[in-house]
Amino acid sequence: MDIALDRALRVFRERGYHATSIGDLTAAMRLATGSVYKAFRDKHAVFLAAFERYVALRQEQTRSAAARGKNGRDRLRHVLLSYVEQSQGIEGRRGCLVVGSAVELSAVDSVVGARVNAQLKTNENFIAGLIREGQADGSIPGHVDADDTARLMICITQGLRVVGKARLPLDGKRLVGVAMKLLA
Amino acid sequence: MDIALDRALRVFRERGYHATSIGDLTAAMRLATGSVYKAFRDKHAVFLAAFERYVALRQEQTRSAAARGKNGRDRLRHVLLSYVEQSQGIEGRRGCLVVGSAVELSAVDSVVGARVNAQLKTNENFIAGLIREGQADGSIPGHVDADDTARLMICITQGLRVVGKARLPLDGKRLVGVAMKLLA
DNA sequence: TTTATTCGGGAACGACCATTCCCTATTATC
DNA sequence: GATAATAGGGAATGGTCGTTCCCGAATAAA
Repeated sequence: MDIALDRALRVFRERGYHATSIGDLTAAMRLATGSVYKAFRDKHAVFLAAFERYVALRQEQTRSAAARGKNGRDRLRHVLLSYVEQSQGIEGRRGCLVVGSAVELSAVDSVVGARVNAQLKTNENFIAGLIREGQADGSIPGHVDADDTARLMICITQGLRVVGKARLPLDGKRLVGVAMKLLA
Repeated sequence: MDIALDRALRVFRERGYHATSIGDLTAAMRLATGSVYKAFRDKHAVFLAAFERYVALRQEQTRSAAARGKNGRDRLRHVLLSYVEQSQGIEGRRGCLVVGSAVELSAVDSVVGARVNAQLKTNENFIAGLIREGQADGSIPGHVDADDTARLMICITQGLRVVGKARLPLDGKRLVGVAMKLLA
């Protein structure tokens, strides 16, 4: 069941919501039409389930990237690095479902819109938390505004996924090196 | 003709490519089905024409924003401010066709993909040019890497459009204030 | 063994999609 | 004034979409 959802997730990430047909879904999930409709109310429900799963997986990746850092500043650096890596190559081309949903559905589908908003807020709070952590442990100067900086960093991460989807090469070290100036 | 294209542009920006039907297009353009197919080979051609128009209009806006600055650094600040404003409110919710195309089509449609890439590159070069201009006139320190900084700023601008589509409030002054640290 | 029950598969259906075709005004040409 | 050419409008078409319905096999209950 979770593995079927992973396969659906991949198709939604690659093609977006409207461009993936039930036929694409059944082919990817290796399930017949009837079986999909036994497990989910409709296409929208499959998408929502895939979205939840994606968010959970990504959250885990981000937390574990943060855990690799030795203080607030370093944790934030690892998080940004992880974002750049996720935005590159095959994974980058596959795209981010949050970004995709924001762009394709947010304005039209209020349910998806709410989930997207919630996820952006969660990420923003997580980053702001890391900044405050860095300020507490002395690795980030106290005059940095945690909220404003976190919001800008969210823009950076979302933008990375857009640029990565367009196949522009992204050099993690250099890009993150520049971005860390925001903590000066 | 250009006004019909503007109306098509609006629909494509709001709904994306796949979610706008020929019916939506004819309704928005106030043209019958046959007339649309007289003027354009197919839906894809309408989209491409709308894309070209959008890019041209946006380019003009960005250049005029830059012209409001008194030196390289100030011109860049005005460009960023203009991006934040475009990403807010009704215009923000309407979305950016370049971002939308990158996310929805870039991976699947090589023609659109090429145009998106070209546009991102153009924007990046423009920003890099402003940075070098600022370094020449003394408003930006010479040790700033123009290319890396420009690429990161492209991520910021693209990310702003994503976040704006999700209706998160964006404070131009504050956000740009933080972003200008990248020029330190 | 017989009978219920579940579950995956896939044909069938109505709606809507992009596209084509044709008709009718309107304009330009002679 | 007659005729050719053009442009807009909209009905018709073939295909595909999302969804429903029903069938057959496998399992559980009796």
